[in-house]
Formats: sequence, structure tokens, C-alpha cells
Amino acid sequence: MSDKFVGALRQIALMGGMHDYIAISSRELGDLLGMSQQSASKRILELLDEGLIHRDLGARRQRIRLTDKGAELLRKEYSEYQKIFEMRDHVVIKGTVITGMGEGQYYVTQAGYQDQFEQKLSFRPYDGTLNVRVSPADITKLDSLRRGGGMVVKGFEKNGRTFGDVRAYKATIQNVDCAVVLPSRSHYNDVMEVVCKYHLRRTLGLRDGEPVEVRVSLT
Amino acid sequence: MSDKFVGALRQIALMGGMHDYIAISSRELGDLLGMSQQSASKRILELLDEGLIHRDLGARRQRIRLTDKGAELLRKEYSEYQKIFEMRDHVVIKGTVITGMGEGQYYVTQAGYQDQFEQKLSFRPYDGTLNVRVSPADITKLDSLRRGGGMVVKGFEKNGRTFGDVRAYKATIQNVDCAVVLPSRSHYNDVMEVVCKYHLRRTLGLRDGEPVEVRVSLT
DNA sequence: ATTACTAGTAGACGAGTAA
DNA sequence: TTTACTCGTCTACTAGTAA
Repeated sequence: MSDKFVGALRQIALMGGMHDYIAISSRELGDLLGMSQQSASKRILELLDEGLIHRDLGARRQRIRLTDKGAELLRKEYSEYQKIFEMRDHVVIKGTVITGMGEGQYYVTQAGYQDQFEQKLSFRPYDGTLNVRVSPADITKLDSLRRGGGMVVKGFEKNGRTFGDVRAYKATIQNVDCAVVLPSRSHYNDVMEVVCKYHLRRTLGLRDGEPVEVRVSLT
Repeated sequence: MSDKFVGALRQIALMGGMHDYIAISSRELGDLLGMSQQSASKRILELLDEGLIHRDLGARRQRIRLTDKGAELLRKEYSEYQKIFEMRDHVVIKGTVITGMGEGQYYVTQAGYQDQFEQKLSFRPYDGTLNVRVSPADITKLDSLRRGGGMVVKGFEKNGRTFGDVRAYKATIQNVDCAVVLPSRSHYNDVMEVVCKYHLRRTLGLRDGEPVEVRVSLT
């Protein structure tokens, strides 16, 4: 809806209209936006109507400046692009799907972990994990995940056996929500376990050896 | 014209479609863009037609990823906003030192360029350039440098070979005066050539792979 | 020169629906 | 459930033109 307005607003801002009135005719604006003088004139009236610009309609040339609301709208747009290009709040880890040794499954199905998962990840993991062999180039990223951040899932004892603390990060694979689970104390290892509400292999149609990218959220 | 496409592209990118296929139904996309499932479906077909996205139409869910062209379009949009919100009197571009292919050296040593450099930069460049691979996050800045501003160093002909116009910006690395040199007509490229009165590598003790920050003046 | 009205048109959209 | 076709409506645009 407001989509229509941002092109014109941006052009005005580029000419300095964020800080000052700038002189611009409807024909000029139309040319810059690839539309007719008439349409540009109409667009300007619409922007005025929406309270996105101030206008000072002189005898010869009109002068235009963005209102706070107009500047705000542009800033919002800008922040969308920042999210795309400057995401420092996540890491992408590449790897390939492998068949695990059932260890992950054994761990994840423990009620002592499950309850905490459900509470902290806001979903109860499917009974099983997706095992991803992390590509050599991204093992350093995995290491820094192990070292800190994320959420700590407390360990427990059961039947005389100790289950240690585990670190979990919210993550997505192909836009499907999941979580990466890493034992806090772990030797060098290039396998990453991913839990999900659904059966990931089936949901995404992943087969052994297929490459995957896991987007791990750091927040 | 392409205005219509950026909304959908941006949404896909926000969900991670710049780096990987993401699973998204036409209904989901429609909801996110405030349009019907039918329109979103049509939009996706248009994006495909324009070569802006790749699609993998599975039985259950389609998976979508931006093409290079699509990513390029978004990057251009982003750089417009950067001009509005970020550009002041200088830009800092981060990258790493790499070994060039000797092309820069060949160009810079041409008298046709050297004389103009000396006149406009107030120093005569050392016979060679420092090659910097610009970090992905700063490529948009590089693009907008290429697009305009700075000083234009006129091209010339010599022995039947054409040397095109070149754009130059005064800059500093670790407080040492230098200049960034960019061919005016250039394809997508993440390598930046830096000229200096001195041998920059030796003077600053820079080795391959080392990170550098180039502070480019826009005035 | 401007801005901006009116009228006519092209195309963007959603509803219904097939596959 | 999906995707995506057809078709009718409505809106965004341009041309012509007034002020």
C-alpha cells in the first residue's frame, strides 16, 4: 500500500529533501521515476495527503521536503535492507546430511532435555535429530558456537548416568525453524545435531550426502 | 518497472533466500506482501521470467532462491538507501590484501594516467597498486563509488589500444595518503586498486590475507 | 514555464476453480 | 494441501488540456 510512495520519497531524499526544502518540478520528478509529469504531480498530491512531505508551492517552482513521517518510512525501508545485507545476528554453516549413530536420538528423547527444549525453543523436538557433517571451511564457526552464546540446557542424572550441559541455538534450514544442539563439553567434532518440531529429513526431502545450509541465530 | 519486483525479492532475501533455497508457499508470500495467493503466485512466475529467482518446484512445497541478478537488484536498492543515510564526507571500506594479476601495475604505469594522477592527487603513484578484496558487506559502498563522484581521469589511446576513463578518490590507509582507482566502466567486481606515492605493502608491512580499512574521501 | 483536472486505457489484482 | 489458469473489476497511468 505505502509501497507506491517510497520510490518518490527516496528520490526526494536523494536530492537532499530529508534535511531541507528542495526545488523539483513534477516533470523532473516524473523523469527520474520513469513516469509522466501528470503522474508525478498526482503522486506529490498523494504524498501530501498522506502527510509524508511538506510542500511550498511557489509561483515558479514548488519546493518539497520530507515530513518526519516520510523520513520515518524511509528509515524503516532502509532497516529492512540492513537486515538483509548486514546480518551480524546469525551465522550460516554449510555441511552435508549424514546418517548419525543414533546417539543424538538417544539424548534428545530424554525427558530431562525435552522439557527444557520445549520451554526455551517454544517447540517440542521430534524424536530424532538431523546430523550434518560441517564443511571444513565452517568448522571454526561451529567451534565458536560451542564456546559461548546461545542457551544453556542444564544437564541431569538418570539411573546413575550423567547427562551434561548442552548448548542450543535457534536456527533455520530453508526457512524451517529448528535448533542446533551442541554438547558444551565436546572433543573436536565436525558433526552438528539439529532438532526440529518435524521430521526434517522428510519435511525437506533431504537425503544422505545432500548439502544443507543451517542458519544459526546468535541472539 | 522493476519496482514491482523488489518487494517480493526483499521478502525472499529477508528469509535467507540470498544464500540458500528457502521453502515458501505462494500463500505465505502473499500474506507477507499483503496480496492474494494468486497474485503472489503470478509474481513468482514474473520473477522467474525476469531471471531474478531460481525455483525448485517440489511436490509439496516450492523452494526459492535469488539469482545473482536478483541479488544485484537488491544490492542496488540498498546502495540507494546507503547514499541517503550513510554517506557523509567519507566512507570506510573493509577488505583484505590480495595479490593482483599485475593488471593494475600495467595501467598505473601508463604516462597518460600518471600525469593526470600527479596533477589531481598531488603525488605521483609508485609503479604498482595494492589490491584489496572488498568484504561482502562493503561491496555496495564500492558500487556507489563506481557510479559517481570522485575525480575523473580521462582515458587515452596508445599504440592502437584504448585506455578508458578512470575514477579516482583520495583515500588513506592507516593514515597514509593514497588513492582508490576504479575503472568507470566495469563489471561486478570486488577487487579495489589502491595507488600511493610509496610502496604500500612495504611501507605498512602488509601481507596477503591481512585485513585493511581504506578510508575513502568523497570530496 | 509551471501544476493539475478529466477522460480513456492498460495492467495489476483477486475470486473462482482446475489440476 | 499445493500451484496457477481464466476472467471480471478496479486502480494507476498517460494524453489532452485548462489555468
